[in-house]
Formats: sequence, structure tokens, C-alpha cells
Amino acid sequence: MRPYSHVLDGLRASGLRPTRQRLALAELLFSHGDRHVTAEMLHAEALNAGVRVSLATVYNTLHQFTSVGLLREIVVDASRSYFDTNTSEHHHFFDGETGALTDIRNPVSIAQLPSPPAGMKIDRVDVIVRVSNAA
Amino acid sequence: MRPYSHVLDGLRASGLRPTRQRLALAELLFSHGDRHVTAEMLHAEALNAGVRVSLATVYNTLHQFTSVGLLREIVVDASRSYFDTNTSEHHHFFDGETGALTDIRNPVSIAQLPSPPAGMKIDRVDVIVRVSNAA
DNA sequence: TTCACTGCAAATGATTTGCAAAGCA
DNA sequence: TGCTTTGCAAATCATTTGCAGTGAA
Repeated sequence: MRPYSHVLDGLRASGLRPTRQRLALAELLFSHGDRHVTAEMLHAEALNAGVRVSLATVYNTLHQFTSVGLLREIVVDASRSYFDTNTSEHHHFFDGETGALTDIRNPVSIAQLPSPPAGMKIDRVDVIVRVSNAA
Repeated sequence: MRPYSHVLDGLRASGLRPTRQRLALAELLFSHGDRHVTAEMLHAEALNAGVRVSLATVYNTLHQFTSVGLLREIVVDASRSYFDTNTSEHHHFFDGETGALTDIRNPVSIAQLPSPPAGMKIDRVDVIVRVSNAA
């Protein structure tokens, strides 16, 4: 089995061409376990790894991967967007001081989810546990 | 008991002067039940009510009120910040299509909250139930 | 009088977009 | 070849900031 076959599949399935940039970014994203990255972070990492990509392409790619279901966007901080390589059901710890976003390992179960307003359906539930340095 | 006495108290307590702008914004914010506003929304509303305030002052005021504990900032959308006049423990429904943010009435209880990473303490838990038009 | 507050306009910073050049099918 | 992608630089957009003028104590 070739590495990132699910990435290639995802790209093909949605008609996205497996270009050099997209494959390089996919490798950076998916070959190091679960990650939480911002566009700036991924761009810096790419340049560092010798991959020539423009920041605009990194933004485009992150969004394309997200719409194809390879990534999940997480909103925790109004000033920047994080993308999570783990698209399965899970929640997060967020340290507003350092900007560190980490997965909550054990599942968080919500006792009786509220019923949505009339005519609306629940798409997703996001739980963000905001933490800071213990006093 | 004068109206908004808690607002005046909050302002005094933190050394914020009760200026015309701050009092007018406080009235708009706190005299119509629980509200979720963005700076742009509140600014438009103020102008509409004949209150002369600059957008910059609205931003400043919202942040000042938040740091004094009169408001709570809610991050649901990377592109804009919402402020909630209800500062008590509760969670939200968010419709990404319309931008509507509403309170979840009945309490959402989380079965066994995870323990935070070493050396960290939990400041707050935000639960956002993302909804959309039922198919 | 003094120092906080306000408004304006300019600055910022993350993100997006227009468009011509380059790349994949 | 024909339709995607890319990169760059310019454009956006919400938000912040510098600073001179205004107002509260």
C-alpha cells in the first residue's frame, strides 16, 4: 500500500489534481501523526523542508483538503484558523496564551444533547476546553 | 434600584468612567434581554438610535466590558467576534449560514470532564452546537 | 488642571482574489 | 490542446492603533 493512498483517493474523488504542491503539503500534514496547523505554520514548514509553495496556495490547499474531508477546521481563536488532520469525532484543549491546541484523548460525552431550534439540524458539536497555566 | 446599576458598579469597580458612549452602549446591550452582538451590529444599532459613537469606540467598549465581566466573548466564526450579554454558564447553537447565534436553554452537562494537560488548569468549557437548515 | 476617553484616519494582519504564467490530463 | 493550479501582488475585511482634541473628576 502506497503512503497517503487515502489522500490520493480523496483528491481523485473530488477532481483535485495531485500536483507537486498538494502532495508535498499532504506529506507534511499526514505523515507525522495527528496535527493542528495554521496556514502560516504549514507554509513555514514547507519552505523549511525545501518545498516551494506560496502562502496563497497553502491557504487554498487547506480549504480544498477540508472540503474533501481530509482536514477539519477548528475555530478557537478569532485571529487565526487551525486545521486538524484528525477528522474523527473528538474535542480540544486550547491554551489561549501559547496558542497550543491539543486533542482531548478520552471521549467527551454530553449527557442529553439539546434539540436544535425548529427546522434546524445538528451538523456538529464542538467542545473547546480553554486552559491556562495552573496558578 | 436604578437601571443598569450593575453596569455602573462594574464600570466604577474597574475605574472605567461612565461616559455618554459607554452608558448608551450599555443601555442598548443590557435593556433588551440576552443578546449576542458583533461590533458592527452594535455600532449600526447605536447610530440608528441616534447615539453618536465611532466604530473604534464600540470595539474598545466591548472589550472593556468583557474584561470587567459584563460581557463574554464567544468565538464561533473566524471572521467575526460575538459578545454575549449573558455571562452565566451556558452554551450555544450557531448557524454558520446565517451567522445566528442562540443560547441553548437547557443546561448541557458533560459527563466526566477530561483532566487538563499537566500544569494546566481549566478556565472555561465552550460547547458550540453547529446547526443548519434541516434537509 | 489632569488624565481618561473619543474619533478619525492610517496601520495591521490574516485571508482572499485577479490574472498571467506554468502544469497536468 | 484545454482546463486546473500556481504565484505574485494587490485587494479585502475585521480589528487595532496613533494621536490630537474632548470631557470627566
